[in-house]
Amino acid sequence: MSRGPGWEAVRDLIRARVTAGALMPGDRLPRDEDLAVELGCTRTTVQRAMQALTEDGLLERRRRGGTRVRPDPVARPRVEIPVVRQEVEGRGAVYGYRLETAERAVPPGEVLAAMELTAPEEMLRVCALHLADGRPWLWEDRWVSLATVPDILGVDLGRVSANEWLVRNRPWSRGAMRLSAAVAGPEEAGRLGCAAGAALFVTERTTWAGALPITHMRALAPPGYAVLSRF
Amino acid sequence: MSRGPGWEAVRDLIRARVTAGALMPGDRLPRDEDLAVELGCTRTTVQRAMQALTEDGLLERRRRGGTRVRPDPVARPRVEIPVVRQEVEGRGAVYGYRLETAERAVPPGEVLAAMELTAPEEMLRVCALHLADGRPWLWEDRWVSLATVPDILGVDLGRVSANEWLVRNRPWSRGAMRLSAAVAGPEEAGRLGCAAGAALFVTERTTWAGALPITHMRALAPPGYAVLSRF
DNA sequence: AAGTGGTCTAGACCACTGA
DNA sequence: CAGTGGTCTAGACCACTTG
Repeated sequence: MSRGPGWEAVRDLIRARVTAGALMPGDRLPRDEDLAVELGCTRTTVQRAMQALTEDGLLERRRRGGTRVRPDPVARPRVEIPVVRQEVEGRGAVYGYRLETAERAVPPGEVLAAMELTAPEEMLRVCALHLADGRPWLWEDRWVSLATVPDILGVDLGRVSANEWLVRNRPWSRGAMRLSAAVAGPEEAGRLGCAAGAALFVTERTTWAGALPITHMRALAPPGYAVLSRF
Repeated sequence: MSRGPGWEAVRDLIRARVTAGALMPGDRLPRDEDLAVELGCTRTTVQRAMQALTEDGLLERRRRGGTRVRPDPVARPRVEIPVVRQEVEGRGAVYGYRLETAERAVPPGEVLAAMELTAPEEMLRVCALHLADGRPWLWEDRWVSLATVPDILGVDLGRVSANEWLVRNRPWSRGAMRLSAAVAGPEEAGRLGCAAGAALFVTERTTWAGALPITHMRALAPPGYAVLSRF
């Protein structure tokens, strides 16, 4: 058999037709089978391309109803959330880490809610500062579920950050994230080495292993911090 | 033929093995073919599951080298960036829109750079405010390439937001995004109806159609705004 | 050089859903 | 209820990379 275009080529070609205006939002595309014949590949290949474009938010597909360009193409960029150490080292800086506190406590209601818990339970609270070239990069206030991750108590969190240990030792299956902005109070300003009143970038993240909450974290970053994404 | 598990089932099963600790970061997985036999499906199905898990940042795959759990599983959540109108209406609020200015001008160097342009060229600059239930929701400062999208000049931007018109009439093929925080100056505070000194959430986004820049936007959101993602 | 993943083809059957 | 997408099987060949 001769070999037709690959599914990525088909994906790019369809996307190009939309981008160039040959297909407009709301328009219906040919059936997969017709496209396959036109392009000289099998329906499987067209299907794989369509699957990717649907996931990207460009197309809508319905059985019997066919494939359409979404009337409102959305953007669904993936943002990459690496381990903090790698984020810092990836920018060519030297990573540093300072543990501030690590103690047992019962988290406040909003943290329990974020972890989808209804009953209060004791957890490990870890506050720490991540540094890039010796300068404050990210301050984190983290709650770790002792019910899900009792082993964390045996870890020397002065040497390994909770972030790194958890990532390597308790993989999650799902998570939730919230990005926002906040004003630095005097306390945060001191921790992050910026002026009080500065605008901080706030990342909140919760991870679960199935239904079990692993950890909830609130991280503050000083001015200059940004999340980037290409799509 | 009997029908084995689907690729999503295989994906969830592998993820569960990692989550449960049966497979730890750094561990090597069986060959696709062995897994296929074990699970009672074909290698194609296993391959599709592995492709998804690799894209999610959980696995690393190398020809000849096999499949491993990433030593540093990262998170790659997709953030959904809808048209502003839908973002507002999706929260059950009434959408409003007010055009502030729309005029031709040459963008400053940082905007040209963000659009990957080397030579200055005249563009359309549109400043507008999006409202939710009559309250300021998002203020945007947008540059639209007249070389790529000359038709924008014939649009009544007092009635349709540039955001919405572009999305429906000039689909992009790639984009870049930057999320950060900034302090509200007196001018921004007035526009957004918040206090000067408040922390604003800043979204910058550029889109292209192939190599042609379509638009670059900088949007400011008042306190309370957040970007959410589940993964 | 051999082992592993990457992808395609060809065909089948299933699952929705809209005419 | 017929047409469209959704997915699987079975098999082949290619591409990379590491032992």
